[in-house]
Amino acid sequence: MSEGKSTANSVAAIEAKWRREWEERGTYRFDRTKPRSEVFSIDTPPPTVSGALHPGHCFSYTHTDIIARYQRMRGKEVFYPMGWDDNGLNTERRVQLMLGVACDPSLPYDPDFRVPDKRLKPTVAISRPNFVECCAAVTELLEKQYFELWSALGLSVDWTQTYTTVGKHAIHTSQYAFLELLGEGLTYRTESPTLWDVDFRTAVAQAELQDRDIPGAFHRLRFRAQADGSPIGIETTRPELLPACVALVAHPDDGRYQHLFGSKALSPLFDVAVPVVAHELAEPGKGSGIAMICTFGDTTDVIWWRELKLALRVIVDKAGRITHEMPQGIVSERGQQAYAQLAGKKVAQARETIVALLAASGELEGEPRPMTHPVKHWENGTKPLEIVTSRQWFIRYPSKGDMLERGEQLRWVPEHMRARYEDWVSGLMGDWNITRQRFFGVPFPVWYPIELDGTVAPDRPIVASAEELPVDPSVDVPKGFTADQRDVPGGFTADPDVMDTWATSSLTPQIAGHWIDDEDLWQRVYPMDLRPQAHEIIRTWLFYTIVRSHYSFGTLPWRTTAISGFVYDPDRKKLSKSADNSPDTPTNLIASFGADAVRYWAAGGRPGLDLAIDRNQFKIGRKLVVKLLNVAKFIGGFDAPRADASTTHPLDAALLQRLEKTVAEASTAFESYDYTKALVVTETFFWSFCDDFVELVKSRAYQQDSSALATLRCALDVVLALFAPFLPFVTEEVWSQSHDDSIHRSRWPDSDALGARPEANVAHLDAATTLLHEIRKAKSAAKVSLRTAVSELTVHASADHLHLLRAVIDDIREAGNVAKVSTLPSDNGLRIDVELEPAATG
RNA sequence: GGGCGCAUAGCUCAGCGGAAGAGCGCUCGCCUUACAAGCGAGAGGCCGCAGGUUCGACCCCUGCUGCGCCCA
Repeated sequence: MSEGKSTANSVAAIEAKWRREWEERGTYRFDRTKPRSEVFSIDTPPPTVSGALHPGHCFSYTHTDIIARYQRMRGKEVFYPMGWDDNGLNTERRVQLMLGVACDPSLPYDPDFRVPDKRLKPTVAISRPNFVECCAAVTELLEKQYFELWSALGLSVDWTQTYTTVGKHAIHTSQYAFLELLGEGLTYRTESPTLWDVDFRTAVAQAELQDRDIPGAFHRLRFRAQADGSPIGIETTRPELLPACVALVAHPDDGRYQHLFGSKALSPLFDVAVPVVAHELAEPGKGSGIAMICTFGDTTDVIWWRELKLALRVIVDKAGRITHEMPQGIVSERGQQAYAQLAGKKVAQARETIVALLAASGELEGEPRPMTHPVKHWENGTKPLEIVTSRQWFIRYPSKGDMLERGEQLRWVPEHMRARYEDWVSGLMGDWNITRQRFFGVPFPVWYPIELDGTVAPDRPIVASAEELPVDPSVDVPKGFTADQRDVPGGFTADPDVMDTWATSSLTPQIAGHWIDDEDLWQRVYPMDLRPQAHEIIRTWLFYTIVRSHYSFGTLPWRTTAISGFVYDPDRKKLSKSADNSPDTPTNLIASFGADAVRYWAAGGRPGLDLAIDRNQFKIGRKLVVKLLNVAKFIGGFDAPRADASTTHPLDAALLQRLEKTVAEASTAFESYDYTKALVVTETFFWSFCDDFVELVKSRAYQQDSSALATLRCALDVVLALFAPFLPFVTEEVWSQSHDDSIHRSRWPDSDALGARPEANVAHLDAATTLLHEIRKAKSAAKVSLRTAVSELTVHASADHLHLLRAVIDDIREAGNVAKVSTLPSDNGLRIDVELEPAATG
């Protein structure tokens, strides 16, 4: 019979059994009668339920679970909810792709529409509420997959606390928090230049930006001084924005342009007179040192426009096309003709056109010089961002000083991650734009009155009251109006936008802790103890959550944050959902090696450190699981020690003393979130326990020696407890063979459990182990079986050492199959001679 | 360009001002009454490079190189 195979099968059976049992017994159910002081609350990242699951998902969530399990065994009542982040664009895109539906908000709700069970072809346009139904159906499906994985992985989540970021409760909480900020003047709606994705036609926040190097070219354009017509060469990568030019700018100290400051220049092609201005942000070394300011080419243009109070000439619309409406100031005939050729074109085409026109008119100097340069993109988008002016809701940031102080107050694990936060806060510009021109998200609880002439009055919002929440302004009617007044003169219209995902995700403590509807729970869990998360979202999730808590409660949302690293594939590339470069799916890994083994691998990643996917580590984890089962089988094979049995033998006492030290080290490591070290010290103890101690006491165990049996039993229980946060399935299985309760609700071991023995001396264990190793070495060198008898073992050692040995020599004699032991006092250190019996046959 | 991190055995990683460690892999053995998917033993290192501090540096300091992440 292949024992290993059956062991592997039994591992799968064990895991299935305990998943069921834990669920039925409610092992991880939060006991909400416990006071705050006895609670350990965790603000878990709600995973984005889109894209394929990969091993990286197992990695960081296992870290959190290890901490949760440790705290639970320390006697804390652990508040460990899970959320699903299903809100926002990722879901919308997935739904469009999976179901072949597109949202057209101008369509009315169709009550007969059914969510398609396969992709529609061609794509069907549906109303916003119907589209939201589709999103909800798809996310529900995905959430089941995520739940299945987390459950298989053994996360000790209380699944009765699960929330979603687009569920009714999350919407209610988001809208309530929004109204609170609105009442305090901390959120406001204004028209301002906004980073804009022309493909998705939505605003984008600073935190979602990515610089990407893309090819471009410097074009040298010839402006003319209005006074004397002398040429002024400027370089630009965006010649198509020439009609949007509102000024030329140079550095105030740049000697070349002093005479021009305060005068005007005429633009090529369009003959528009623009002022020449000075500003520190102009770079004298770049190009000719003088640049054109357009509304708007980049964020620097926005700064210049604002600080220098320049004119506004917008020529790019929200679809990324040159507007048909010609900006003010173009009066010359050739200028108007040139503009007519650009109107309606996309930005890239307009660039080609204008370069040709400039070349023809002789106002392009030389050839464009190709180069690559960093250009801002939306992290989800493909085209460079444009800047358009539109009406958006913003949340005012607290002062940088306040935010930095919060960063100081938070405990960071590892410590150096604080720098990421400080860098981000220091570089913040403007306020937080929380508006997205999307559909599947939290709507603003706001309407606007429509004047009798049909224009919307954006400055007089009609705000829902807290009692009305949650509201969908596209369905619900504001107080004092009737449904038939929607979108008609004298009536009202809904705020068309939804909140940025982070405007909701930044409230996960409030959502999970039921801030708005369960004061009793809230008081027991908030502020939370731990925020575990990845470092890539320090600038978003962590930062925004701090801002929201700062405003609502004047406190940090949690005491500690533990930052997990990334998972790399074997080629050292970061695993990601989009790259799809995982060598195996988490489900396959769990099926191949067992959940405990996958967790073992994950536990090897310290906070903040990246970890490579390594099949070896899964194998080692599985080996550890099998070893635990086997040694438990051995120890469990003896009669349970009598109630009065205790550790009396010096070797046994030494073993427990070593174990006590291991417990202390593991506990200390856990307290500083170094679960990896806790695992390593436990593992080191366990393997030496199996390889040396068990072999040494085997003979006494077979003779029912009560000290040996009691010690084996005790050590096994303690080791199980130390391993329990890492290997919840196998430890529970073994524990259950001799206990009625769950190991995961048992107490973390301490010195008392081990029974302090002042007379215990680990030197007994060390001395015995050393001798055992010497005997094995001799047999290995002789290439004989370990069962081969030793005819004579001679030990030269100090009198003290020989005294130690005397207490344990019988165990050594048995374990090594030694016929005769001779001891000789010596002052020259330890020397051991092993004389083997000659082989019986040749 | 700025910030942060990493560099130790073939691989994955610990460690630490006082004689270089583990696991895997490799080599050689062993059916040993828990375990052959196991057990035992062994080989294998200019601790990235160059300076400095120190009685003593893998460890502390400075600079450099390479890699990664974050931000411009």
